[in-house]
Amino acid sequence: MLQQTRVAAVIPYYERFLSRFPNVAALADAPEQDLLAYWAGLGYYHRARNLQKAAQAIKQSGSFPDTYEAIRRLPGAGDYTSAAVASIAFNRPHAALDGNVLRVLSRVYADGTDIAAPAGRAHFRGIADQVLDRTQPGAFNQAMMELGATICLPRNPQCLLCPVASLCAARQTGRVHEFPVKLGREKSVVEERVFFWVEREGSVLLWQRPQDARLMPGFYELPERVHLPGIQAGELLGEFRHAITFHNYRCRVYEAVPPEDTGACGWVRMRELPQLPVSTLLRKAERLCRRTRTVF
DNA sequence: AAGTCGGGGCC
DNA sequence: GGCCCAGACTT
Repeated sequence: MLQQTRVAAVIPYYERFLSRFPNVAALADAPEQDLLAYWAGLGYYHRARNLQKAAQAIKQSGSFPDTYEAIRRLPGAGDYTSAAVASIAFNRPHAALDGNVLRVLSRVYADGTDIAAPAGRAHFRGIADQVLDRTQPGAFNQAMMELGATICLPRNPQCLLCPVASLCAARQTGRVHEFPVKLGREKSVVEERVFFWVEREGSVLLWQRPQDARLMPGFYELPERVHLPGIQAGELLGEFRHAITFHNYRCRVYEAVPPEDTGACGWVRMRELPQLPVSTLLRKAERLCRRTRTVF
């Protein structure tokens, strides 16, 4: 859950997820619909599927892997996660390199290597492995990440509070703002999208992404014109913005009467939406429609 | 090496 | 409106 997601955002999801899937076997045997419903809103849904695959592999093998290499073979466990679990849970000497640590290292050493490039990350991994406290790697890794998350902030680093300011090369030379160097950002793309809110007797017309879809498989979505050919737009219910990765969507939602041909869409009872995997975009539209419509 | 995947919070 | 987050995987 913590992959590319802030701790504060994860905590409520983590609590609910663990109360529903309290152990490896429970997660391994969970219905896909449940898994996605409990992850819905967190984003990066391949993480949920990989986590379940990992649980199934662990259940199959009979024990939790306790080395970096064995953890690294689990689906969804890359360099960072494998090092974090191996060091924190099993005291294995592997440096965990996340966005926080990259920032701390680049500042402490005033190192202008591009942290966005794979080669740059390999460069910093070499440094991290050298400075790692091999007697308490878990504590060291967490200290590095915590320093980056609380003191060595991206935009307003709290250098006056920093316990290692005296050995920070960037601080000593007054160049903290120059680090880290991060190149090659994509520009965001603005796109207009029109959705239709078709409601009848407590149900709403939705389509479901195929289970084998690459993007958000199994999720319910609000239909656009392509899903309901010949649909007549009624009143504009409202609009909102929805940004996903580098797409910036301007979304408008129109009310519409049920068409004769509902195409690939189906009626979904609105009361059941909370238990279904539903995209955040649909949740935003739902809130919009609850506000602007007179529901009875 | 580059492209892609969500969503939210902060400035 | 842009940036970044306790990254990983595919192409």
